[in-house]
Formats: sequence, C-alpha cells, structure tokens
Amino acid sequence: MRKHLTRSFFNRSVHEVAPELIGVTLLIDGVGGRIVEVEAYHHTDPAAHSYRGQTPRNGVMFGPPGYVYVYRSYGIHWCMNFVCEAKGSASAVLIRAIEPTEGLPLMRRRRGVSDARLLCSGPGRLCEAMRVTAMHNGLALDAPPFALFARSGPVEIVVGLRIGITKAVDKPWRYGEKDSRFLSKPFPETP
DNA sequence: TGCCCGATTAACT
DNA sequence: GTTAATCGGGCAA
Repeated sequence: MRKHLTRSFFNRSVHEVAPELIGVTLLIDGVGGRIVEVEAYHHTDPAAHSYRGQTPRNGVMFGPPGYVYVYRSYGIHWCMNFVCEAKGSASAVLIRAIEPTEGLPLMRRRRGVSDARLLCSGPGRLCEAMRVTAMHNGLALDAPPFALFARSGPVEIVVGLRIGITKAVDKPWRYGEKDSRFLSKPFPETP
C-alpha cells in the first residue's frame, strides 16, 4: 500500500523539500502521476512572487506549509505550487512536469493531444491536464481532491537553472528526474 | 488611471 | 528561432 504524505512533509526548507518531491505521486481526483520536475522559490529570491510582500494573489504563499498556491500565468495558463517552510516564510515549489500514470484518457481529452509526453510536461500543461484552476488555490495537499504518495524506490535527481525567469537566473533551484522523458525541457548535459 | 510585463504555450517562419 | 494570445499585478504618475 502506498504511503500518504501529510502537510508536515512541507514544514522544512523549500530547498530541502523541492528535490524530495521528485518521484512523489500527485493525484487530483484520482488523475495524475509522478512528479519529475520542480523549481524552488524562496521569499528572499527576486524571482519569487512573494519577494515584494503579500498581495491578494500570493496570499496563500504567506500561509502555513502544505497548501496549494495557484496563479494565472501570462493571462492564459494556470500554474501550481506547494507552499513550504513555516507560516509566513512565503516559500513554495513550482510543479513543472509530471509523468502521467493515472487517468490518461481523461487528460488526453482535457489537453486535446494524444502524445503522453505532451500531457503534463510543463507547468501550464499539467494544470490543464489535471484541471487545476483558481478554485484549487488555498486547498490542503493532504485532503481531497489532492492525494500525495511517497516514492516507491530510489530516484536519480539532476539540478539546473530555473526556466522562464528574468531575475535571479543564476540560482540552481530546478530539480528533475535524471533522463526522464517527461521533463518540460531537458537538463543540460553534465559530463 | 495607465502602462508594462510575466515562474507559458502553440503555431508560425 | 520568433511571435501572438491575453489579463491581472505592481508600480509610476
């Protein structure tokens, strides 16, 4: 039987939690798969939404850990984060890619594509496939419709620079599963 | 009040 | 490789 993760899993440094999320299974209403790519955002980080203080949009980031922060990206897409660290530290992990394992027919229909590699490989794509919207903002991660399950075995993790940002671009706070075919972008070779 | 721009994606050339 | 789509947050005035 798979082991459920609880909110306490997130009550640690965002830089500790982020790599440990790789290989964790995330389901929403039974649909989803293994997390294979994330990025960490800390409140002292100029690229973080919380950097300039609390606003109506980022309010959930300033709440307790183990909750979901959803925001609209480019006025078009939704992006999903998991809040970390103690209440008020305003740090979160952006979920960037998932390897689909549960509910593929539903995700194909929602996304309008058949290639499994295009279902959840990107923060906007996975929210469309799992139907994440503003109504999920502020929900707890250890209660329905969410379910998180611990890794079932060891995972090889690679680290790199975050994608799509213009501030603090030098921080190596992107984490992924080595050689996964479901990353939003490959990690640069590390020979 | 107005203006700029973004933790993106898909469809172009 | 380049660009349109599309809109609310954040900041200047």
